[in-house]
Amino acid sequence: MLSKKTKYGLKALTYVAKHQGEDPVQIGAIAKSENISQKFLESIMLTLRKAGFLGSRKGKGGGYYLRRQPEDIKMVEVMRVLEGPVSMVPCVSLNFYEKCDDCPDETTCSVHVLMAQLRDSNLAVLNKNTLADLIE
Amino acid sequence: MLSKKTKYGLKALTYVAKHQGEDPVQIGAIAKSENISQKFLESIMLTLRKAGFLGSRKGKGGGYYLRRQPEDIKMVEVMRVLEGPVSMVPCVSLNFYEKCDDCPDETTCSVHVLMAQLRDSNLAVLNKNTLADLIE
DNA sequence: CTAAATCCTAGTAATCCGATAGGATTTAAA
DNA sequence: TTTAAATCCTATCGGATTACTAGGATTTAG
Repeated sequence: MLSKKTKYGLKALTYVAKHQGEDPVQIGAIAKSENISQKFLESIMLTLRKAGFLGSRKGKGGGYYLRRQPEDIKMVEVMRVLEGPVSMVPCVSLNFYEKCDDCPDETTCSVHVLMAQLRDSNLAVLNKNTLADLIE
Repeated sequence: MLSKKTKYGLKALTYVAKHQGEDPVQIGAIAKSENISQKFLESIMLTLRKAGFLGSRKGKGGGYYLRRQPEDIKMVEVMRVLEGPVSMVPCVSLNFYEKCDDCPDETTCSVHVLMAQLRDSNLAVLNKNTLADLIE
């Protein structure tokens, strides 16, 4: 399952991207438009800012804006920040590799091969899509 | 993340498939060989039997056996039984469709399109692979 | 100075996951 | 006919995670 956090984060990024060039957008406006709990969204925006996707201005008239062009923000990056590793098991993860405790030998593990295929097919989709693709 | 239930279930199916033609295999043997808690595995085997993948014989000398040929057991079926829907959001699910409560219009939802692509790429992999592919 | 906005930490209710408990039932074989 | 070995079944439970809330600290335009 996709977490609400990721879902809301993607919607928020889309919203901000659609208002590129204008004044920064406020959390309140996004929350209202996308039916998201404002407080929850606050913490998500913070995550996206710390990851470098968004910039912010504090105080009156402040808000969030994109720090990179939508075409340059790959979905694989966003998903890794919000949802975590692309792989369903750590033993096939490229960025978060970890050995399975119950598996004596990865090379003969039947699950391993299937999960590697799923990882690759997901990576293909997430590498191809950028924030620009979500806006349309 | 792949649940332990699914991981163990896949390993157990593989184990049973490898012993096709012989006497039925016992939960205890699988649990020992694959480092799985026997009691937990019990409930998983029950699920796999009720789903029609496995048959069982009770009593002394009993155990589990495959009810279908490994080539005929698609991974997409097994995953649906053990892990649930292939889609990450119910609004793009083919078999478990559900409307999102926060989303007024699916056709304009930015997340929707991306999730549909992920679903399709995962379906391709899971339709192509069968239990026979896991045995090798 | 004040209102409006982000920033930050902590906490919390609800849900899910992995595992366990404790038998009931069935069957082969001694 | 008894016994041991196996599946069947339901209930429960601790821990982790998730989705969300509380409450203020900080910053800034006007």
